[in-house]
Amino acid sequence: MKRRNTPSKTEILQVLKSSGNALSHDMIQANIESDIDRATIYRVLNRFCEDGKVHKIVGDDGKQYFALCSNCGEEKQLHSHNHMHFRCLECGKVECLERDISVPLPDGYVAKVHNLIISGFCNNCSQI
Amino acid sequence: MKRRNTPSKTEILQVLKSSGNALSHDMIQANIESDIDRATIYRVLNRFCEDGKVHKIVGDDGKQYFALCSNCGEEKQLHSHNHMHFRCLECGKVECLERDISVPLPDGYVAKVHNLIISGFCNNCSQI
DNA sequence: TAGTATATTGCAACACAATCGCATTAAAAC
DNA sequence: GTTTTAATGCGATTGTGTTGCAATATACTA
Repeated sequence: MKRRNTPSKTEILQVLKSSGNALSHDMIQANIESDIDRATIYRVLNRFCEDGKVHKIVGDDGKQYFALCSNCGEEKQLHSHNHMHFRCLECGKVECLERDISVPLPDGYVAKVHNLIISGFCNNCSQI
Repeated sequence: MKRRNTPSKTEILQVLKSSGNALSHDMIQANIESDIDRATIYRVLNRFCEDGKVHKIVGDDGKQYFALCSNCGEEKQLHSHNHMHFRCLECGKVECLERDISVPLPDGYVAKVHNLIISGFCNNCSQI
């Protein structure tokens, strides 16, 4: 199963790149001029995840956000995305925080996926 | 708006207590003998959250889990539930981990809700 | 450059979690 | 017992994400 390049792929990737944040499906759809189907957006994003281009974070709003975070870069190796995320309750922005978190688990526990997200108010929205 | 005691409330609380873990709506419904409506279960749980009896964690499966964790105890004060959670991909168990996590946020950021969850395999399910 | 295999898309339908409106029921207080 | 109104049950609804399938378009081959 070899991947093919399509306008949808490049456009979605472009939106993620220029945003710099983690975006939900509807944020992506809003930032795209052409009209890409919802299912296609999800499929493209999931393929990006499989390929390690992008990582997914599920917010406490239950929505999936996809980010092309700086650390992830281009290497498609199995990088663990164990960093914190922040979601602003005011403006909706979701961003990756730099610091990696290492959590000691009880004996016998094996970590597979980290889903670490704090919600609150970002620097823009916390003033007044 | 004063709260009233109802069979549903006590029964759901009992299930949470005896389980000791964080439970999703369907887990609770499965562990209840009487037949409580789905909407009622959600409403009871959300009321528990408002009252600080219970805290909610959203898993990376997008589902809400409700826990009456040990630290929360009875005091209904605004306790921040900034501890880690673990969800087993095999048996589905979701539990609170003891250690509190303190994450340094960038300047101007205000944290409101922590939603920290790691999924993987628990000690029971990680052995072969 | 034309032809072919198949990855990708669009559309519709679906699955699921969670919420909401509203009439009914039942706590708690008098 | 009566009254007030919080809580429940039912049905419908919202919203997110996925899937089946036919149509399309990409990349590869001759």
